[in-house]
Amino acid sequence: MEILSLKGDAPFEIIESLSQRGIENLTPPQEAAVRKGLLSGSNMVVAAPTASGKTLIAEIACVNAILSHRKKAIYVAPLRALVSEKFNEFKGAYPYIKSAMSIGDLDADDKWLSEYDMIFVSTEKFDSLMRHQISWLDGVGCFVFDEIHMLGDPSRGPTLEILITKIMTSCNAQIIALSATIGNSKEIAKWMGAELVESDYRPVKLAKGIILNSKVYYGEDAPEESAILNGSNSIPEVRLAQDTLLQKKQILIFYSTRKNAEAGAKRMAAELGGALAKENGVALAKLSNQVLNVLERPTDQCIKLSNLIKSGVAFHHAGLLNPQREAIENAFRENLIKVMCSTTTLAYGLNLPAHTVLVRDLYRYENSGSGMLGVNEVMQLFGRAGRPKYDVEGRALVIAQSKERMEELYRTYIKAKPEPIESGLGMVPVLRSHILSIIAIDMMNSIEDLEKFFQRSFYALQYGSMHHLKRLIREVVQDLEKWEMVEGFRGKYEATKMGKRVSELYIDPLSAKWMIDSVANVKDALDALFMISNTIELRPYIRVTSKSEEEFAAYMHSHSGSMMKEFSPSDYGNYDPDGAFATALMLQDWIDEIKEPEIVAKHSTTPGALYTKITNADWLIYSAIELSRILRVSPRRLIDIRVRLRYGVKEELLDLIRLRQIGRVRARMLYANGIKSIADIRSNKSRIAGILGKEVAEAVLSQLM
DNA sequence: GCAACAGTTTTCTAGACAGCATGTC
DNA sequence: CTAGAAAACTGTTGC
Repeated sequence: MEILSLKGDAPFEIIESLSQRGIENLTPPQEAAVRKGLLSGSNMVVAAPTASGKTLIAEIACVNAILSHRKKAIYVAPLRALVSEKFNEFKGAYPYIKSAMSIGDLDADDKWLSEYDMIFVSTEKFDSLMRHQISWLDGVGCFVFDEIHMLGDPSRGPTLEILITKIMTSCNAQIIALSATIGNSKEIAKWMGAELVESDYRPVKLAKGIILNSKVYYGEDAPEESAILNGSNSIPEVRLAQDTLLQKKQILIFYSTRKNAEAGAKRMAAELGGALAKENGVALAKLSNQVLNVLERPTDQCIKLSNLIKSGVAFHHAGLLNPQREAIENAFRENLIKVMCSTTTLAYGLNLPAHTVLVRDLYRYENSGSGMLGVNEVMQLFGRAGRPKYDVEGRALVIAQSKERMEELYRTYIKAKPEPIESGLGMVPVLRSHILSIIAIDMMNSIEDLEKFFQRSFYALQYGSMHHLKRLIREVVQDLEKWEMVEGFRGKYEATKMGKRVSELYIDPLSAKWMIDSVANVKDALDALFMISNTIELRPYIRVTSKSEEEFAAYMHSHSGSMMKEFSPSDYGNYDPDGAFATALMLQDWIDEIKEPEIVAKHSTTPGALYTKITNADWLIYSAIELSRILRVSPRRLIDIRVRLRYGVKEELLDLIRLRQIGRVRARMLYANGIKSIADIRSNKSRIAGILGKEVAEAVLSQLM
């Protein structure tokens, strides 16, 4: 279908923008969406593979709402990287539409969002905006929910489900839901009162197959020997990499753990790194150096990654630092890095395809349930195969150890149907936070209203019964009342001041309860760090070592009677105080100015994890400060810790750090030179330039007026 | 008696969202 | 119910 046939139905600007971008025809799913009423406001569920043009369907609906109906449009996605990618694309395509992005990191000021017509947000951020009772919700004409199969994610699905239910019960706008191929897209469409567009259209063909020894088996109905892997190596994954490199293509390999990914990368570099190094030596050396010097002093992991890059190989997982991640992602896009060994970080959102994808590990460690990856998960990984514009066909493979195993894998993954996704709403911890938020914004305020609300959830549709949910609702409301976060009067519930604030701070009510109970007992930095660590938000904790366990025992002993007096694990859910304490010890090293490589080694963690924890700790300590204000407990001590946490400095530098242009390094330099406070700077003005350099000294001194 | 080595058992395991108010080297 | 790499541990050999 040509885009010109949209003339008359769609705003002129859409057609103009599409042709400017060289898009002349609609893909089959796009055409189906238009036919089913995309432009006349119908709700729509689009279930189709990545890169089938789902985004354009959403784009058309949004621009239509904005330009034809003078309404706002909101795009919601589960990953910040994805939100920011779409935001930038949209800004480029429609520079005259006022668009804004609001994600945790880097925000357009929330208050000004009302001035924008196209708003890009993450799921949780939008949920948070709803908790702050945004005024402009009525003006929204179109909501887009990208990657809506996240509904089935046990940890983050419920938030998405509640958010959509909130939207459906309180707004009258078009809803567009974009999903990967799943087993029950019909059910989702029914839930949202939406038209269903289902398609397996892909712009680049995908060959799914299985490796057995040195051969690849594809096949329509049964595995047939179809190709021999060129190369000499006997290890299947290395052989496949050789074959891919001989075709001058790139390979992306998925492993189940970080350790496996790193070990895999090392093996690849050893087996076939020489040739790659020769080809792009200079550029690789430059990248290698860049990755090495991200920190003041490189950690073991930085050195490891840096060395591998010299061979054109990289590993990728969440333990990397952001600048490193970006650098190697770009290098892979530019075809500089040829072999990428990754955990599932690269599977979602980010557009980073490769000609060949190998899912090497088909299992995953889990405490409960099946250890094999599900069909949907493997298809998500497979979907990364084939680069539009560069490849006619992508290939996605798994490895079999035997002929029998191959047939089994063929049935499980190549021929299998995608699984249905299931609502994860039926659990107390997720309900706690959301029920409080619903009461706090006065959306619903009786048990009956809450039941009505949840009647509209996907859970209720899927399980057909509200029995279980009704019991949980009562249980949760009772808890919230006991914790003085809501107050009931004649069956009507209202949030208390504390409850309202807890909901806005976006922390779990149980975490809040723990901090409320313990904040008055905080005597020193470690108490504060332990308090904020012992929450769901700082999970997963870093590894507990025998040493941290010992220190925890000593801590408990010395603090019996104060901090821990009221602490009983059963009162605050099944938290893990050992892990929390280990995490607190790591944060303590950070605010004691221990250098990153040492912290990382001592607590057997990664640079990436350290910074994630510091960022999250900052949010929690801010929350603790806010809670203590409501409790009329002095937050002074916590405010000091917050500054130390942010800059990673000891208490003695707190005064100096208040100055702009002075961070942990310069403050320490001044201190070492005997300048210990702002007053010292005042009385030693002439010496400052000698310590900090002329320009910085000027900037610092100008602040003393 | 002890180092070097080979075989065996144990241990360990992915990712990433949120608040708020401005300016690190 | 399903894995596999690496560390820790154990036992054997050789001097």
